[in-house]
Amino acid sequence: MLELAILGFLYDAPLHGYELRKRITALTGHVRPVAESTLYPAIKRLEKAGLLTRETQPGSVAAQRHVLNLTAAGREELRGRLAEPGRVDITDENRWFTVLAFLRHLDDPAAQATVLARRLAFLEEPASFFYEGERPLHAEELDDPFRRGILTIARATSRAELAWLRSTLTDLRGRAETKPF
Amino acid sequence: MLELAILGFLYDAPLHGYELRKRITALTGHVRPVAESTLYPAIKRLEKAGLLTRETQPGSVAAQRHVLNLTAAGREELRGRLAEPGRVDITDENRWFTVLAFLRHLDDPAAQATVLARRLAFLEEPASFFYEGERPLHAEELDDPFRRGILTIARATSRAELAWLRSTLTDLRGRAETKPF
DNA sequence: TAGTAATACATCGGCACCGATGTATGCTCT
DNA sequence: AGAGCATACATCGGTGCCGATGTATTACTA
Repeated sequence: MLELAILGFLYDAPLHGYELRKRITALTGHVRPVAESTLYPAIKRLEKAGLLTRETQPGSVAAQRHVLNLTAAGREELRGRLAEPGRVDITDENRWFTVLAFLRHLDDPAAQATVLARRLAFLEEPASFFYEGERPLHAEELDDPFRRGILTIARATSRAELAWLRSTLTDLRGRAETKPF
Repeated sequence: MLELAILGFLYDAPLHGYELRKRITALTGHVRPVAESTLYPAIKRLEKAGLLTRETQPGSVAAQRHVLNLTAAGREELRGRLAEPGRVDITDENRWFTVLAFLRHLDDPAAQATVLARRLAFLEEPASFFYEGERPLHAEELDDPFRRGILTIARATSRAELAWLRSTLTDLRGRAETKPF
């Protein structure tokens, strides 16, 4: 999740840790803040795995900074993670949004469509948060106003996303036909 | 998160671990599956903290089962966690939904309203996933179709939830007036 | 009668993440 | 001249969670 965001931001341009942190905070921080003590170890992990390099620069503004650069392997890794996200990356909204935020880096429309199609398939499964036996319940069947709220909100999200997915998929497939390779 | 769900389900009735797992899977499993190796240690933690007791029963259906029972401290703990959720429980949709799923156990309408009001305040903050300097961008200003999708979906969710929150809040406040204590 | 599935619980190693805390530098305001 | 703040990186202990694996029992089914 965090690693995906790091790779995604560095794919565009080399950044130092602090700037990276600000961008990640802007992207997902209002929902789940990123602790510094999570970011720096994550950077080190990626460096150790050969996905990025760190270049020490004398502190132009403040203390010395390490400019982070994706390696070829790092770029490959990002494309791989975007093209074949794990199951939870598709189902968990937080993770899914992070995938979406960087999906443009996967510049093949067909590959992008494949990823969107997986999300579409997931949303089309009949699922709820509450069941009677096997049967998913819908909002009107619940007495509890708070649980009814969950279903009301989830349904609104689902509808909006399904509409967006379908229209974006036809767009992408149109583009894939025009420019097949 | 998981602990809240455990406390929440046991608040209604004593259950054994396996049944608990099925209920948690029904509630949040389609988004984030719960591993068994996460559930059982969590139960142990809560037992160690004196929030629940385990009673071994001979296996009526299969292997022996431990029936889990909330203690008075456990009930108190749940009410506390519901009445004063952490910041992330309010902002992260996954956690927030779990709070909502059990908020009825907090049977004072005024206390319930306080929690909903916190979520309302969070959603009313002007926030986005993408910024130009300080200014939050909205969907129409983005070229990237995927990022535009994020904002489109988030806006639909936000609208539905704001409407639900406002109407539920007036309901709750009406009930709080009628029955002040 | 053997195989498989469902029920039911447990442990182990590993890792991501967090809060607290520490160390510097350089800029701005008073 | 000194305080305070933003910049910038780092370590440490703790914990929640996961995947893999193991152990039993009961029920079904081929």
